[in-house]
Amino acid sequence: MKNNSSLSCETCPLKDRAACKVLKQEERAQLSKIGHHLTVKRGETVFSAGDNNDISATLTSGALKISSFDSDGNEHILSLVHPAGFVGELFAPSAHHHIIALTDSQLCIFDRKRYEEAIERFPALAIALLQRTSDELHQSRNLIELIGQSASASISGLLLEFARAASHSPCHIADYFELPLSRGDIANLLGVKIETVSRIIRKFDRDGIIKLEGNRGVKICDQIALEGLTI
Amino acid sequence: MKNNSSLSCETCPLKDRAACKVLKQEERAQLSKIGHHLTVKRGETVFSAGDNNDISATLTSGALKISSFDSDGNEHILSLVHPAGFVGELFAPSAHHHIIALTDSQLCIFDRKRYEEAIERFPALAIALLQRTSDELHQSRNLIELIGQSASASISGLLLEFARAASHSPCHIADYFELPLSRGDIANLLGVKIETVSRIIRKFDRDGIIKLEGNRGVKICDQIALEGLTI
DNA sequence: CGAAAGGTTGAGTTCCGTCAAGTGTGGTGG
DNA sequence: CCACCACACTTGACGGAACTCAACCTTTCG
Repeated sequence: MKNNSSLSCETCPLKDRAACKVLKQEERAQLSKIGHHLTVKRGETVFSAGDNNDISATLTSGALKISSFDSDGNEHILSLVHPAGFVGELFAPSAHHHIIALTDSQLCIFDRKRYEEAIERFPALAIALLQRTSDELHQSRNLIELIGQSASASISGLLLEFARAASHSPCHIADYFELPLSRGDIANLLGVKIETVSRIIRKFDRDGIIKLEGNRGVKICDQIALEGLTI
Repeated sequence: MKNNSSLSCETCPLKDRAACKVLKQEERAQLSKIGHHLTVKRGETVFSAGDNNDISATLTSGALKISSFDSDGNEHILSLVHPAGFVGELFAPSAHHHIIALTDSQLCIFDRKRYEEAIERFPALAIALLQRTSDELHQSRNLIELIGQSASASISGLLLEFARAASHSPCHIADYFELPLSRGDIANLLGVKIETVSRIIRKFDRDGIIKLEGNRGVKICDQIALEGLTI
């Protein structure tokens, strides 16, 4: 975990996608003063449940997971975070979840209290975050729908979602993509066991619905069949 | 479903709890002009997925559920809404979920577009909704944790949540409460079958962990045991 | 009162978790 | 460059949890 002291928003590749895009140059300059860059390696925890909850952040590159651990130490993945995504539990006294890097990642870190002040100072930022949070709420509810199904239905649904995300076009899904998650992470996301994930994905492969290429590569062979499994 | 034409915010019992509490009297008067009351009966749908999504609302009394229906017609309950709660998918082109009354309810209905305009006009409202939405996101993630467990664990967790909600004190749970949901709704919320809910609740009763009183009444007899089941 | 809706219970089956033993695969260091 | 290790993934056998189907009971309401 490495800290670089200052933000350079002008050259930030996300300046048109992250919540801060709505700020004027002068406002963004003010915001950048209270933040700094952070680099984390795959597997590292960015911040933890039980922490003082004094941090919020925007992901600039890589990928994160938001997790909780039950009393038995089992991980539950609650959400995935992609570049331009915002993490941090605003207006809450303490953090409830763990933020863990899925791949080497870069973030803009802000002091949470000061970020909340910025929200009050810049109404456009409040609206941008409201949109982003509404969207995450929607995603979270999609995940609930996914989980509340049989194991093969939720896995097929997840594969389709990954294929959709990997596609550049909004109307077609990618016919090939790399799984962004390990079998174990998929299991923790869907609330099933790792063996079940393995078995079902292999079965899809054997049935010719998908074609596994290496550990992470997936080729969609029969999209209709995959969609038909969503029950 | 009955429409009363105008809002009367001055006498509203929620004027200090709903999102609109942050507005000044004059601002609230403006907002009230674009809204009206709606009365719905238990079981009625307030609005549906696929609708134009031109409505948002604040619940003033009663209770709602936010549901989706999968391709087989099975209902999945995504969230419960209590008085002062806000419903409506802001910034989205179409509604994805169904809003259904769990009990006879009253709402303040707003044209969604005009509510979004109000958000832009009144920064405090944006922040209030951001807080509320963050909170809902948090609740939604709690539900994900609950679902990702064995049936008896999620049911015991839900019972404890109901007991907590029914209590007036923040540090103790109520030792008696009425279930706010039918067995079927509990099943749809937790992603299990109605028979499973019935069997498990009955088993808790037989084991002396709870005592069922009528169809909806629940007395918590052994809170420790109930908490211990959360695995 | 009778119908409809909500709830309970049992028997049989299927799915998925558990446990255990494997097979890659990528990285490190000799 | 290869040997080795750690880690991720796969596979099988087995058992138990939850689903399905079906019947029955209870409460509510017209």
